[in-house]
Amino acid sequence: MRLSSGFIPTLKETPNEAQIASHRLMLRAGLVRQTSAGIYAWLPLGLRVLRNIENIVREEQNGAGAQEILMPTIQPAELWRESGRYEDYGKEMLRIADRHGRDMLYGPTNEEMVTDLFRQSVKSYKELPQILYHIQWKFRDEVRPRFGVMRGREFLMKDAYSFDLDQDAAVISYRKMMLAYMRTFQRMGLKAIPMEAGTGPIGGDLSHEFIILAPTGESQVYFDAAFEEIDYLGAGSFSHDKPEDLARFFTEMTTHYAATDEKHDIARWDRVENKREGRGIEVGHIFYFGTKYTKSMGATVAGPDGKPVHPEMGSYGIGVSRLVGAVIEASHDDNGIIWPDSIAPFKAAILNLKVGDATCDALCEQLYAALGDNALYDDRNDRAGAKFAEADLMGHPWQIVVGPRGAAAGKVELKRRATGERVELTPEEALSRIG
RNA sequence: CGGGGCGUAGCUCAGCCUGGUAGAGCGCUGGUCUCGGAGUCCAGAGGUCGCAGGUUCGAAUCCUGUCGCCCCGACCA
Repeated sequence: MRLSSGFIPTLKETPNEAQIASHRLMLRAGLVRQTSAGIYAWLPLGLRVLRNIENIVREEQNGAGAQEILMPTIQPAELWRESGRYEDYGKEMLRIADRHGRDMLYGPTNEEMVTDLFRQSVKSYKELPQILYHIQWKFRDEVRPRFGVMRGREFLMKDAYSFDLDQDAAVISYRKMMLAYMRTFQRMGLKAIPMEAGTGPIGGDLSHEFIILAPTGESQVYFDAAFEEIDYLGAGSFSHDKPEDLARFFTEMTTHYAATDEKHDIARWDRVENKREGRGIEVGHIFYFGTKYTKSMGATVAGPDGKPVHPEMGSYGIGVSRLVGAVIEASHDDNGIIWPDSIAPFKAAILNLKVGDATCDALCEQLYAALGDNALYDDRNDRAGAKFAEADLMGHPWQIVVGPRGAAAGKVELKRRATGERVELTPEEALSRIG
């Protein structure tokens, strides 16, 4: 993308509604604009990040054996009356009526709908297990939306639902999802820690929330440093397909101490050898809740003995749009965002410090042609300082600085946003480092 | 849902108390000298002061209502 023609409206000053770093930076760098309280429009730069996160989530869900579907945002109230949650969910649920006066709602979550889909079509234990997920917009009419996309009313969530024949099988699904989550967050450059959690209105008795560490997080967290050592991605890590790996993984996740301040246990904490404390943001939550919905909604499959069985369910959420904010909270400095390579909107910015200078222009065009859609080319006729400042603000992992000084000698400067480190290289060397 | 605050130019804000012809900085447009960390100077465009009603000769300013947004607390991916 050429910055001169892109729709990336940046702001020099902080809009007064933005109090926390990620919200400020998302507005300033032109990622989103608010359209009403807790509801945002995603602009090109923000949407690219959202899509990148979505894709990592999708790859890891698929890798764990989950299948992607897409359920609607608008649901009939009827399903929720069946489960009994139509009344229970309260004012957070946005209720609407269609032209015939039928009660509808904008889905805050999809247990009922997925259970309905399941019961219509799955008739035998032989078809189990199933894990279905979708990545879809949700609406929860929060009393007080805040923190930009971290706590919006409309938000993009990945929610997965598992169906198993019995509890042992359900536990395996639960562990698979937990592993997928740890891999997902690691791929985004985040340190995530699973913590035992209350189950809230969703119900059930096995539940973990995933907290990522960020200095400006909402809650204080305490955890064993052992979590920092675990690699979920490399060779010798865990496999979704081996029950013994899943068991070993689950043991790792649940034996080391980790708690938010609400559940903090001083006595247990005292026995932790390598203590770590910090602030955290919840970015995911998984639940096992057994037959809560399959019973209330009458979903059964024929078991091995031919008798009907209510499948055991779990649900697994990741706040996709929240992650955009959460990553920024975890990774920024005074100058702006510092994107992890895996989700950056562009791998690199090409800064042409002297537009109109034949050598600079030619060098930049050459780099831009090589990088294509991976690069944001700052071809505006603007001062160098403005370009540096905006590139830092937008947080591209790499900046290729092309100025008249180096260009004459066939050199460009490659800057790493995260470290500030710069080196002078030939364009070819710079391109190969960016990879 | 309780408590507090704010709506004036695209953004950040002043003016309001004490009513009298709408302001600044940034951004934007044209020009100028500049040209490696948000440059200089000159000229310019841009606002029915959130909306509605009231008081008044006269309302951004005072009064009433209403809508929107933000912050603190309780609740949440």
